[in-house]
Amino acid sequence: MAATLQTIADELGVSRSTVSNAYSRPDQLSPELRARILEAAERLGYPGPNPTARSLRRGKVNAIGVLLTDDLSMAFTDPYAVAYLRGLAEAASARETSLLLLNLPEDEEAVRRVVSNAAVDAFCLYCVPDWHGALELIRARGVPIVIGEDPAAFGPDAGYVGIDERAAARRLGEHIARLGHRDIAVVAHWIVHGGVTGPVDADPDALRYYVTGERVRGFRDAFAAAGLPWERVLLINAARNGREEAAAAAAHALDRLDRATAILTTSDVLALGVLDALRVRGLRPGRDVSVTGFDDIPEAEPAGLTTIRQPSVERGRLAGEILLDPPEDPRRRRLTLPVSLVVRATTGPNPLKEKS
Amino acid sequence: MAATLQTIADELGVSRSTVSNAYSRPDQLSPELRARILEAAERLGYPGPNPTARSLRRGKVNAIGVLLTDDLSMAFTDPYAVAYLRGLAEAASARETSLLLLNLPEDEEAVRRVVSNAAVDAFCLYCVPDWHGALELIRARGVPIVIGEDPAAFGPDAGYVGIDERAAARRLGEHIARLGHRDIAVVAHWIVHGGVTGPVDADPDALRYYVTGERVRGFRDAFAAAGLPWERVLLINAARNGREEAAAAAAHALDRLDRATAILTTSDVLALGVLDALRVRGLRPGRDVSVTGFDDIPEAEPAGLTTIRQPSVERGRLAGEILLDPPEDPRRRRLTLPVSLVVRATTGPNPLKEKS
DNA sequence: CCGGCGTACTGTATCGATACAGAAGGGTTC
DNA sequence: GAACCCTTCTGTATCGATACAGTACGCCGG
Repeated sequence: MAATLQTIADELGVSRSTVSNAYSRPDQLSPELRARILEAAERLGYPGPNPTARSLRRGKVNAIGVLLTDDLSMAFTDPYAVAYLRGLAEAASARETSLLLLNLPEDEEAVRRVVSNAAVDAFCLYCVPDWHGALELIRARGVPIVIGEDPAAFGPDAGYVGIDERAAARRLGEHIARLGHRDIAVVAHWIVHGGVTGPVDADPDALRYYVTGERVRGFRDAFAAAGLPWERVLLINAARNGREEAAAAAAHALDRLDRATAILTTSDVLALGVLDALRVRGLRPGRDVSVTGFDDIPEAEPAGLTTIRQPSVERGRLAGEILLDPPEDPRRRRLTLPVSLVVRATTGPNPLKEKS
Repeated sequence: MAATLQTIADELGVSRSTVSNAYSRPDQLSPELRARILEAAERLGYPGPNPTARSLRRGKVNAIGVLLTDDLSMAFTDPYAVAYLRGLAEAASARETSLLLLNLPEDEEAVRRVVSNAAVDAFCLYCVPDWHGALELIRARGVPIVIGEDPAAFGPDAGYVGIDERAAARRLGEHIARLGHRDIAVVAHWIVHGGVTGPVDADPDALRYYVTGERVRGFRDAFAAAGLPWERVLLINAARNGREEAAAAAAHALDRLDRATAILTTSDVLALGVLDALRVRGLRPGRDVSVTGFDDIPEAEPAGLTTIRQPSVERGRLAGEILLDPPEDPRRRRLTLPVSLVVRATTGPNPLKEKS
């Protein structure tokens, strides 16, 4: 049988509490006794207090749950998500807390088991579709939570670290409108859940995925202000937030007579895919076709991508801090961070301007 | 106070065991009673059995610990590592097991606390420097472990899923030697721990980081067989496994009169960085300078990179399976997977061949 | 009418630790 | 020398569940 605290206590004829103190509160016993205890532990192969038992008693497990969907694709493939995760991990690590990655299965019942079995002190949600059933389960558990998306989704108890998605997207739209573009396509991820890559006819006010919805609505706001009817905009769904999907989506805007002169996307990854599609066709970004991204991932700069810079690492870091050191002031648990428009080479004036 | 099993039991006047069974063994009680119990739980806001208590009693936490160093850079930045992690997550997820990411601090004592406090059933090690103090702690805990690197590091108790690093690297070296190259540089990560980016004078037999060591020795094997003295090879350390570092490292081989005609690297990420360095200087990969990678990450193909293809996702998946469903046969807990040489456009004959 | 069996539930021991109140003993203070 | 304190250790209750043996009871065949 494996050694426990009691094993060591019996070996030395001291009490179990004392052995526990040797590990957890060294100031509660004499250095000599502590040394003897640690020596005996070493000798008997006792690996230190059982983490699970300790967690049960202390009521704390030093872990934050992070929900991931599908094959982790969103979470690790998109540099934005990686940056967010890094920030979260930094904040957690500084408090000796780990991240428990919960890969959500398809099966509803399995999701229930996974979420309610997860030994965590708190949950952090990012890149999770807001219609996912796991959210209700988390609410039922009553543990602290910070979300990165729809601030209304969880009610006021949840922390929130986000940006004004809609206003940010609007700035991109305004930039494009100001450059005189009128034939515009929008490539977005998860316009329709489980959909395929291709043009869709969707009402921006009815999109289910919050982030995409807000960004698309932001584009529309800008176009409306510029007198551009939304009906002229070609909306294309990308089945995954991936470069290949975006390139495939862009084809629908590029391979037609009334080719779009501007393609807006809802993420830099998608924008890079659109740039791939341009390259294949010998089209020059910023000259023949303007392209915008969103996030300002590291790859955006070398690609000359016009985009919105958002503090990705910071979002993760703040989420972690709010969970682990909740500020007294509730207002400081709901943060909207600033963003900035970064204009680079992939956007330029509408080449067809003289015609219109 | 929060509701527990007992709360529900008291409410309905049944025993605690029965309530427990309602959640964990539905076949042990009548459907009617179970329905009443779940209804009462709902009503009293009981979120289901406490995961920590359950884990303690069951002796199982449904989590695999994954050690990460530094700022997660290795783990998420390198597509190889992401692929590995994805495989691991797949295997874990299929068994309703989660991954606990342990971000190891610098401080020795903090590492001890983090590792021994981690509630996990097993550990999976990848991309962890084999000199790290955490390894000894894990061994002390006595939980199952699978390693992805030095098969000898943990003794025969540890599972192992790896490749023959040395033989694989040798194939790259042979390929380069066969193309007639004689002015060769090797860009490798962690040749020296905590070192800076730049040429180093290191004995291949004395490298501490297993993976780098084996790959460099594999290169040497090939060159030795081709009659190329190892002293002619310029060995350059990259402080991190990153594109920028590799570009900086490559500068040491490119910005000199006796420019290298071939640069071998220990990972595709490094190789892509070397290609960046070529591009800046107007050098043509495969013509002016040959470049090889290692791993065959998705980006390798579009870049035309000659490399070794290894089954990254598979490595992670098998590691997870060995941990969660250990095969009876010990031989099936130590796997060496096959690799293949993928020749693409970044390697070609030595352009200086006529001179020699 | 009785033994045997299956179903539905109960009761107690246990998982491995920590919290906290308290006791023993030595040293100070007045 | 009594009162008090501090250090060092002990003992018990507790964290919230699950395992397993046991009980009660209805039903069946003989």
